[in-house]
Amino acid sequence: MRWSKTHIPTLKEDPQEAEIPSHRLMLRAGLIRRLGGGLYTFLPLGLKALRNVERIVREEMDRAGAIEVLMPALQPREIWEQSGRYELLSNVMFRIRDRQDRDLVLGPTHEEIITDLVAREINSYRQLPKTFYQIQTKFRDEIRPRFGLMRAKEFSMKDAYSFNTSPEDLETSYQAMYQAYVRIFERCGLRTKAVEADSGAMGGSSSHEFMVLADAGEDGIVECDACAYAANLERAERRAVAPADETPDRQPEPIATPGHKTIEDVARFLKAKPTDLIKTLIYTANGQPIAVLVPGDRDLNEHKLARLLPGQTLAMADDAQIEKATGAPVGFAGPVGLSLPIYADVSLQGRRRVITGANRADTHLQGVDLTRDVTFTAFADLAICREGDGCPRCAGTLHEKRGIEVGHVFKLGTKYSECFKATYLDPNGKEQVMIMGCYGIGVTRTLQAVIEQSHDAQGIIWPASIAPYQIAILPLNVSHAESLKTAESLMTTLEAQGFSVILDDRDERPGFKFKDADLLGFPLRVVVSERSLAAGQVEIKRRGVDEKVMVSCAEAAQKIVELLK
RNA sequence: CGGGGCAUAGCGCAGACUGGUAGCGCGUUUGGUUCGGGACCAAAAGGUCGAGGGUUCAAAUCCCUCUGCCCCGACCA
Repeated sequence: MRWSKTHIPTLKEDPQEAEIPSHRLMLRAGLIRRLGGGLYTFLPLGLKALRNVERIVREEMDRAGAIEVLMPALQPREIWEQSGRYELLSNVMFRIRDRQDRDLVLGPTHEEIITDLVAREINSYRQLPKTFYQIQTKFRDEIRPRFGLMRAKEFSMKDAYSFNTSPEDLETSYQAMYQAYVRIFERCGLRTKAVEADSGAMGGSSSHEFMVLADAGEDGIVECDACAYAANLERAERRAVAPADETPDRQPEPIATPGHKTIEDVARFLKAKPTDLIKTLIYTANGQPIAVLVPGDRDLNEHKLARLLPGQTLAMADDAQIEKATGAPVGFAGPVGLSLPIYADVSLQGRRRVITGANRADTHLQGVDLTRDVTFTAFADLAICREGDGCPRCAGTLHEKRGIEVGHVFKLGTKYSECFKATYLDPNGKEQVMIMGCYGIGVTRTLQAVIEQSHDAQGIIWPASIAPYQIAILPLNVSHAESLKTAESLMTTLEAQGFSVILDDRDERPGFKFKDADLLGFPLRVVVSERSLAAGQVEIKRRGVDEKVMVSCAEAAQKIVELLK
């Protein structure tokens, strides 16, 4: 491809709309352009790179035995009501009405559609297991789209769904997908980390997220420095710590704390450490108030609370509910004398000298012995993990990192197959419900994650597997006939061997071409100049590596092929 | 949805406080000189100053309303 024949609108200056490196570079390199919030056009080179990611995903899905389908992005409302997710995902779904006044949604995902399809099409154990996948545009009315393709309202996703006959069978499919994901991200040149994840609104049990480690990542994760344990913060557990408090020598004693409501405030006022305080949070579970206790220096992990109280709808109590439940305004709740179910973080078990709210305005209680003064409903790991916590699996220490979630594999179970009656007859002629797994990869997000993880001050550094062009040939002086001829013949040779090549045929100064080539990040750069040609040679340089090599024109193609391996 | 910020040429920005001819850099076009790390000179094109309303002899500038975008938070396969 000739540079002048395609469209590569590079920008010299940083666009104002972009915040993180990958987003800036995608705009500067002329890969994408913004249409509206969370909506992007792929320009020619951006699309080429995207197609390369898709190709890798397809190849590995096929290799893993998954079969490709394509389902509608536009879906009838009814199918979502059947699973109950029309309500559940109402805040994410784009809704549309057609001329018949029929309600439709733009699909945020496709569990309902595939399960409905499979329920109609498959009815024998002989047809199972099967894993279907597609690469489709998904639509989600994100509360806050950001960082370009990282979180967009319209984005490309590969989603796969396995239909299995037993937990063991599911495990096999799950592992096949897991391994395919490892290969996919490796081929994309990404360093990823698989972490244990919360299955969230999807339902289901086991789940892993594939995280690209990056400071700009939206998800917090922890990993152990001694063993393989790694988890999303939503999920991450920690080793319980032994209590260190001495036996108290007094009864709980009210102390005036006028106007001091926050932990920091109270701690400063009483000259105590935040760890000496107990944070008492009032939630409602199915509308009924409950108290949740965590150490003063920690935050509650609502996901953990939700897992402790399965099936219950949880919400933070509002001011009125708190006053009603504790008899005190917000900021002075405490467990002593509180007649609510009380759940507490494990690290509070055995604490015998702490400060809590007194359930009275402007008052706290000192010298509280939790073992003596409070009756607990249950202790559980309820706090959000953080840097330095103990690993739940070994004696190691957890460290906090940021990650971009590029893939997610789930064991779904029978949630959807039951709704849609996806059943089959087993060898005994007995009807069974299929067990499902689902497996997603954010394709557009993966593309941007590659750039986030592989760039320098000059621009993108593409892995050869997804670079829009693997080789850039730069004739420095296009009016020098021999330069152009050499460049063109090299392009022809390389293209014939299946490589993607771009030839910078623009009448620009050398520095200008170098800057663009670096910004675009082509893995291999071949410079053809009058100077090198005088010695019968061309110059080859790898992006991201300083070294340049001179090779004879005759050997150039062969050398390039070697370097791209 | 709460908080903050921004909106002036294709892109990045100044001008606004103190109302009076709309500017700079990059990019684009033309001509010339240049030619191994985003060249130089000269000329030129390009703007209903986000939209609507108000104040005023006069509004990019002051006032009101709306819209869009960005950031933080809440939220979130």
